Amino acid sequence: MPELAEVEFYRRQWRAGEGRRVISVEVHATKRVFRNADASQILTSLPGGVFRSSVAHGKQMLFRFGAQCWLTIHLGMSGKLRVEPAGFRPGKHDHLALRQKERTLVYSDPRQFGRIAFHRGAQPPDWWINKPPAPNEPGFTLGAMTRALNRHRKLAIKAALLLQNGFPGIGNWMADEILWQAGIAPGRPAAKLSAAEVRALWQTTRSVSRRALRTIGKSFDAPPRGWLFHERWSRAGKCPKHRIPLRCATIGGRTTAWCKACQR
DNA sequence: GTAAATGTTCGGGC
DNA sequence: AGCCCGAACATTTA
Repeated sequence: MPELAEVEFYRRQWRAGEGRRVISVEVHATKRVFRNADASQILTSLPGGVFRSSVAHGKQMLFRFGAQCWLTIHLGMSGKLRVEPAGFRPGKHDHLALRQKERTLVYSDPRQFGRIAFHRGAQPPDWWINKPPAPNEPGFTLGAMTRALNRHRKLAIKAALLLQNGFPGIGNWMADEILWQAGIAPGRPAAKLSAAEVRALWQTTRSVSRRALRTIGKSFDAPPRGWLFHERWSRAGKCPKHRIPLRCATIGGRTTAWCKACQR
């Protein structure tokens, strides 16, 4: 489920526990979400430390504990963060539970495409420090967008927008929304866009990202009326502008919806 | 019962 | 070598 704004929303759920000590930790250590982590290291390192701070970047989240401990969490397709009362009993899909005196911070993920990693050090892991700019950040310039597209010249523009190295946080619904609002057909090779189209795509990528963060990211409110978002999930979806049925095909390995009249 | 799901990674083919 | 596509991962829901 989670893209840029949903990830930010879930990060905020755990903020209820910031500044408070972690008393104990429970994990489903053999589950796939720990494939990049040593679960026993989490079990021995986090208890006793204060949950200090958190930040999201694209689809990744970083959490700081104690003096030198960090968790990075990716929510995959079905991951969520939520808060439960103290004494909560983790369910089948609640793979990580951080117990505090007042509450339990829970990570759940039925499909287990998400992942958790542990890092010890004064600084976050190198890959976090060196991450490329996300579309909601100042570093996401027209030049950065152009370079990202030029690295994948033959790839359908829809597939290019899904690459996290170039567009951290963009996922399937955001890519469809951006292409629809920018008036660009999803199957066009990335290198075939004109300079004016790349500029329009850049501006739309930024505005959709910022608007989604202000609605979904803050409170999980629906994005603005008139967005493709409200139509693209159902097989009978219609273009919000033309009220004609949306086209539907697999592009970049993902279900893609677009309007033949809007997008060229 | 079958298909599809807001994501990433890997292996094979060109 | 590099790029691109499809399969795989695990589970629920329509």
